Amino acid sequence: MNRKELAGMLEYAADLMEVLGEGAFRARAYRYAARSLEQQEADLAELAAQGFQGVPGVGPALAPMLTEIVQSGEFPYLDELEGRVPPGVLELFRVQGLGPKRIRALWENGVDSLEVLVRWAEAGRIRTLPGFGAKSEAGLLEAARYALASLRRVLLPVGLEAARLLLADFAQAGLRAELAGSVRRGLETVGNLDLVVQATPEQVAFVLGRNLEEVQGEVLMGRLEGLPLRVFCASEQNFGSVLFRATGSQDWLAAVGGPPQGLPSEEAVFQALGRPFVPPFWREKEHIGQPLPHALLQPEALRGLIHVHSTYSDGSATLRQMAEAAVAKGFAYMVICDHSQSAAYAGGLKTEDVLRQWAEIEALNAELAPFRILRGIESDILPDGSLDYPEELLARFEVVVGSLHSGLNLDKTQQTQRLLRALDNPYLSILGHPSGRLLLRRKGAEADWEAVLKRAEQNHKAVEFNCNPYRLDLDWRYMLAWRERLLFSLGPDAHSLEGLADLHYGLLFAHKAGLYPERVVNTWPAERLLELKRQA
DNA sequence: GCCGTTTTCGGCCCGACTGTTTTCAGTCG
Repeated sequence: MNRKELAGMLEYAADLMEVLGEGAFRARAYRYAARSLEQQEADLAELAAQGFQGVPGVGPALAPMLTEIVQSGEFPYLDELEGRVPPGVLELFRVQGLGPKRIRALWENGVDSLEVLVRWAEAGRIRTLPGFGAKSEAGLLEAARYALASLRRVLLPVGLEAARLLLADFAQAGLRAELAGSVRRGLETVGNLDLVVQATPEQVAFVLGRNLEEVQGEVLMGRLEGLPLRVFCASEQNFGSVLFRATGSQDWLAAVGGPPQGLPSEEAVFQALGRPFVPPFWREKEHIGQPLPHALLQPEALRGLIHVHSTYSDGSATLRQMAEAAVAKGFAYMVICDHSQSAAYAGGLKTEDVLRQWAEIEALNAELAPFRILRGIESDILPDGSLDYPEELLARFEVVVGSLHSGLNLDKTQQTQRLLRALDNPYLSILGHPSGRLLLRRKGAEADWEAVLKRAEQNHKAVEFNCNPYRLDLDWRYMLAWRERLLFSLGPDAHSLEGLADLHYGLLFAHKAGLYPERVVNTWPAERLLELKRQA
């Protein structure tokens, strides 16, 4: 168990308490403790050894309980809570617009799963419940359908972690195993885990143990972490052919023609097909007929760390810690982009905070030269498309990332106008996480993206690829389609030192979108980045 | 359940939005 898992259990307990309608403030305390645990620097064993002393939010009741959980793995209180709420009711937490109170109200009236919610909404029964009307019903129906569709998928990192553990099991058994399917191709969300193992079905079955559910010839099916699992057995002689097929995608395979059977490596497969090797990330239907770029973006080409947060707003690391981490990772500069004043929930910076941060930046720059911190901001794009500070202040930022954080459900026309107006603002440098989507949670803004991206091109504004695995926004499919025309900024949007690692997904999806390194502004020197805001 | 130079019970991030109300509760970021 690690800090994150323990925090997850506390969050889960809080969800259950709230939906049971008891201990609302206790639930809040659990959530606070969970957040606080995630922000600790020390690892869990260390914290437990010290009885969680000095961890904010963990007091006389939680400390012994957490210690017990770490030592025994048992959490009886959670088990008790869990026993009182049907699993279907918990699914309702995935529906945008439903919180504990309304979930409880639905449950009391007989809605105890996503499927029931969809059925009732379709039949017009939700609007008859107290506190619900026709508008809520329509909104809930759409959100519930979305949640239902995403229920059986997980984020890429979750799939990768499950796969990593499984690969380790096979390695320990002395068997050669490789990742296949959408996890290997690096899709943003995955619906199943596919592996190719050089072994007999009997050997694989032994390793899978209780995770195995069914054997169909050379393919073993099972379930891991709620995900369907498929393991394809291969011999040394045909490993390449099996891996090639199991990697997919279906559409891409169909386009390149039937794979030659009985070949030991993927290289041999491509050779037999008379084609150059195509890396797994370039095997989606969107890649058919698309050339790979002449050179792929390499990590050492990234000079600038753009879009990170600090304790000035809602980050957990100080400006100094972030800067020192950037230096250690070899960056030449860092663009600090804390939240702007409208984002009160995230501790957005008021004018005096901005000035205070600039003073610290100046001092740090003197100390860390030639490394440089650029005065950036993640400014909310307000509903009318304007940015979140008066012009005099906006003009003095070196880099302005403009992002949508609220009003994501404006209608398409209004949303498009809002984004176009933001892109026309001379002080804007980068359009941050354009759609505002949260994968598997909410869809994000609707807009005429062709029009928006075209305006970004005309005004020479960069468009962010937000590397947070929940966002991965702008969608790589748009980046692929616009890669010859737009400038892109890879933004880790890190709220902690750990969050800097998300930049890894930036590289992954830069490859998947076939971005040209010179069009990724992180490869530019700092001076050139300043031009983004001068050009409109 | 935690927290506190309001020492011990009473309050708990905060402002905006939305849809349901008829003065506000629930949700979100």
